[in-house]
Amino acid sequence: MNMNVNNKSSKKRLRRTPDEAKALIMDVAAERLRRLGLDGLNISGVAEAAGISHATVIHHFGSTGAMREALLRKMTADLLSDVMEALQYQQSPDKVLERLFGTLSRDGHGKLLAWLALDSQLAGFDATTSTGDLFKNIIDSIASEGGNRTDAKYQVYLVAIAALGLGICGEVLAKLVGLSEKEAGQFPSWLAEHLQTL
Amino acid sequence: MNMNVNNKSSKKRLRRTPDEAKALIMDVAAERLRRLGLDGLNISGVAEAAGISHATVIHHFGSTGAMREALLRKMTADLLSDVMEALQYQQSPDKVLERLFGTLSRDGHGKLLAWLALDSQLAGFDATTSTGDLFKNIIDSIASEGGNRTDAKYQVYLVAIAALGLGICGEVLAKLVGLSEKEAGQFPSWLAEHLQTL
DNA sequence: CTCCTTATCTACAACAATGTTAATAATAGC
DNA sequence: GCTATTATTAACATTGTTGTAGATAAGGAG
Repeated sequence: MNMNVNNKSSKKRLRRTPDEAKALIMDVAAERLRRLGLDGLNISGVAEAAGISHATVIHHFGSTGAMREALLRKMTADLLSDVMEALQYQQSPDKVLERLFGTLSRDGHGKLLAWLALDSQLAGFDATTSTGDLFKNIIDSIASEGGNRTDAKYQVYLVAIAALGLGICGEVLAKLVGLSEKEAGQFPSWLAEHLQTL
Repeated sequence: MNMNVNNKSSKKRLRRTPDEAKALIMDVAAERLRRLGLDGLNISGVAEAAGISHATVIHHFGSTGAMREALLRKMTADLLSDVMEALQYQQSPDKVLERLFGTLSRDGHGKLLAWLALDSQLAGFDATTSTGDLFKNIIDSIASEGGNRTDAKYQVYLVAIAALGLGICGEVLAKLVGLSEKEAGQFPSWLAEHLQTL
């Protein structure tokens, strides 16, 4: 017993490739961000949860701030590619919204973006270019279907801020408003239908 | 010169009443929350910004956590009373929304609520009773005007999560979407009109 | 097998933040 | 004016976290 198991009685030191180590650390960090919020993203906690020493984390990322920024880049890239994929397959609007809202609440991307907005140290982070292009494409697409452009902007703006708010406080607010879990699940469809009839 | 001025060369020790001291600390803390985000709410920083020693802050509130919770209670109470006042005067829906959104973005209540949602230490904070009653009243009011009740819930839910998202990331997202400052200012009216025509 | 690179670890140093203690001084009540 | 209360402070102790330095070992290259 106790062979090849990652516990403290094991004396074998397990050596990963740099990519494997970074991936492990990113996974643990993302999970902690979801579960513990912003406080979970410290070197010591992440290292302990990953079963490695905090010095190893610093070895791979350089500093706490660098580790956080790496996570930030990875998660924003994931979020953007997810949304773009949904759009590319020309799914119906309610499916796209459902996917966007799901990603932002379930996978913790909403918390991530809130963290980005609330952490003054990250104020200079630049996610504007690719995101801005994405927004521009969507707005063009909506406006080309016959609406006026300002309305299209308002619609995208509404979806964006709603998705963010839902990602952060969705569950709590659903309870406060008195929505059942099933009703809350159908909210994206309701919103999509509502926006289409504009 | 240098008489009765609060600088370091002054030797006079200025003694406030407990209420004055607490109010000063709350004001400084709220300002730091707006400007610096969650990181601004530490004892040392607040004390220094208020021009007092950190031991004084602990004397009045007991601990860092207690100071934060006091600020939380004060700001949620302010927010609720503000919304209820707006509702009570039977202002038009767009005025109510404008006020709600304004309070959440300008006064930093959006950041506060995000902090509440993201800080695992505050998970047990109970703002549910009065808030729940407020939501229930609004939903009853909307539903009594002829709509079905589920739609009323969805509308309130949408406004709540949108207000939150706007409070946190409103400015940044407005830029990304390409809304001018003026257009962004008219968003509450647009949403109110949009909801009314449902 | 031997050597070299480097991922990993332990131990330590530096720092920041919190909270405690004892002293000081401002103000109210007598 | 005198005294009691307590708001305020400086100094210290403690804790947690970050980052560094040197030692160790895992795995690849020759």
